[in-house]
Amino acid sequence: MSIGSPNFNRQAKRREATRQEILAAAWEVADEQGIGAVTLREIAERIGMQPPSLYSHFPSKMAIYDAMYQQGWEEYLEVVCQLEPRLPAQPRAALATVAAEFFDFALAKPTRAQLMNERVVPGFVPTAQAYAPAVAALDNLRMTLTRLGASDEAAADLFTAVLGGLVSQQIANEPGGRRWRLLLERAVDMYADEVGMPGPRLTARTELAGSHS
Amino acid sequence: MSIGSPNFNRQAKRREATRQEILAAAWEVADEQGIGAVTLREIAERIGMQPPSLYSHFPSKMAIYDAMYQQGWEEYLEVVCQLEPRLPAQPRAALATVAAEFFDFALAKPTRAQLMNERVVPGFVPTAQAYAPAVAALDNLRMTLTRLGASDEAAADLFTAVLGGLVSQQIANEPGGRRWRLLLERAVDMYADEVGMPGPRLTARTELAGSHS
DNA sequence: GTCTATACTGTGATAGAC
DNA sequence: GTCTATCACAGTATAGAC
Repeated sequence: MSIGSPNFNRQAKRREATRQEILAAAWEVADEQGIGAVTLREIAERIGMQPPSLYSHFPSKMAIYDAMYQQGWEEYLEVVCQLEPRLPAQPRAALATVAAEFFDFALAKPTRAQLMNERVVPGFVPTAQAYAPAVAALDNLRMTLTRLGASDEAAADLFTAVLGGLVSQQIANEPGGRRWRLLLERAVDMYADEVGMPGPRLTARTELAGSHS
Repeated sequence: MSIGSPNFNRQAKRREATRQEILAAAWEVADEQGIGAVTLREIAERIGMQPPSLYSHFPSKMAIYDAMYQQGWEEYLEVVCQLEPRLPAQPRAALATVAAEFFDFALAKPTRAQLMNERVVPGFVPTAQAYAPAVAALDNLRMTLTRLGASDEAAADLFTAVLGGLVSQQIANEPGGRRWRLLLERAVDMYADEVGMPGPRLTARTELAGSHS
C-alpha cells in the first residue's frame, strides 16, 4: 500500500485516533493522580493495550509528555484566537478579559497548567515543534499588549510575571479556591496604572492604613 | 546507654553530622543535575555508604526532600531576620530591599528555590514541621508589609504573587540572566503605587506609547 | 504495521546477618 | 549502624506472532 492508495486515509485516521486515545488516557491519569503518576503501564491498561505497544505510536514517554505539552498550548492558543476579535474597546476592560481568560484556563485544569508553565517532569524539555504554539500564544499576548498601550518589551515581561505569579500562587496554595483569582482585576489596574493605560480603574483603590485620619 | 549517659551527646552529635552529610550530598546532586536526578544511590556513593544505609537516618526519600525543603526555608528565614533591623527608613526603599533579597536568594540557587516554591518533586508535600519556617518567613513578610503601609491581607497576597512571578519567570526562561531581575524596582514601584505607599518612585515612569505626541 | 511476550537496567524500599 | 541480599515496579528495548 502506497501513500496514494485508497486505504491510506483510513489507516492514517485510525492511527491518529489511537494517538489521541493514548493522550486522552494520559491526561486522565494526570488529572486524577498528578503528572508524576503517569506511567506507560497505567496508560496502556486504560485503553486495553500492552505497555510496549505504546512505542508503536510514541518513541518514548517524553514524547507523550511533549505531545501533551503541545496539546495544552494549542488549546490555549485557540481560546485566545477566538477571544481576540471579541475584546472590549476599553483597554483596561480588554486587558482584564485577557487576564481572566488566562487565569481561568489555567485553573480549569491545574495539571495542564503545571505541565505548560512549570518544570514538573524531571528532564522534560519541550521540543521546538511542541514549543511553537506556546511562542505563538506569547507573541499574540505581546501584540495585544502593544495595541493596548504597553509599548516596551519590559512591559510585556512584567505582565506575564504578574499573571503567572497569581496563577502559580493559586495553584500551589489553594487549588480550587479563588483567593488570588479575586485579586485579578486589582492586579490589572495596578499594571495598567504602571504602564499609563488610560481609562477609569476597574476596582476601587484601597486606602493606605493610617492615612485616613 | 540511656539518654542521660555521658555517651549520649557524642553519639547524638555524630548522628546529626551524618544527617547533615547526607543532606549536603543531596544538595550537591540537585545543584549539579537537577532535583529530579537525586537518587539514593548517588547520595550514598558520594559519602561512601551503601544505599540502604541511608534508611538508618531517613525513613524515606521523601523525608530527605522534606529536610531539604525545611533547610532551604530556614536559610531564608535567617536572611530576612538579619536583614530586618537594617532596613532603610523610606518605605519604598525598604520594600525594594526585601524584594531584592528574596529574588537574589532564589536565583543564587535556582534548584533550592524550585524545591521551596514549586512542586517539582512529584508527590512531595512538605510536612507541618518542614513547612513551619516557611510560614514564619511569610508571617515576617506580612508584618513588614503592614508596617510599611500595605494594610490588608490581599495586599500581602498581591506582593508575594508579583515577587514569585518575577522569580519564576527568570528561573524558567533565563536562568542565570537578569531580564526579570531588572524589572524588580519597577515592580516594587508599581506595587507601592497600588497600595498608596508614600515617597518618590525609585524608577522613572515609562511613557505610554503614542501619548508623547 | 501492530500487538504479545519477554527481558534488561535502574529505582525506592525491606529483611536479616554482623 | 552498616552491610548484603533481595523485592516490586518503573521505563525501555527487542524478537517474533499475526
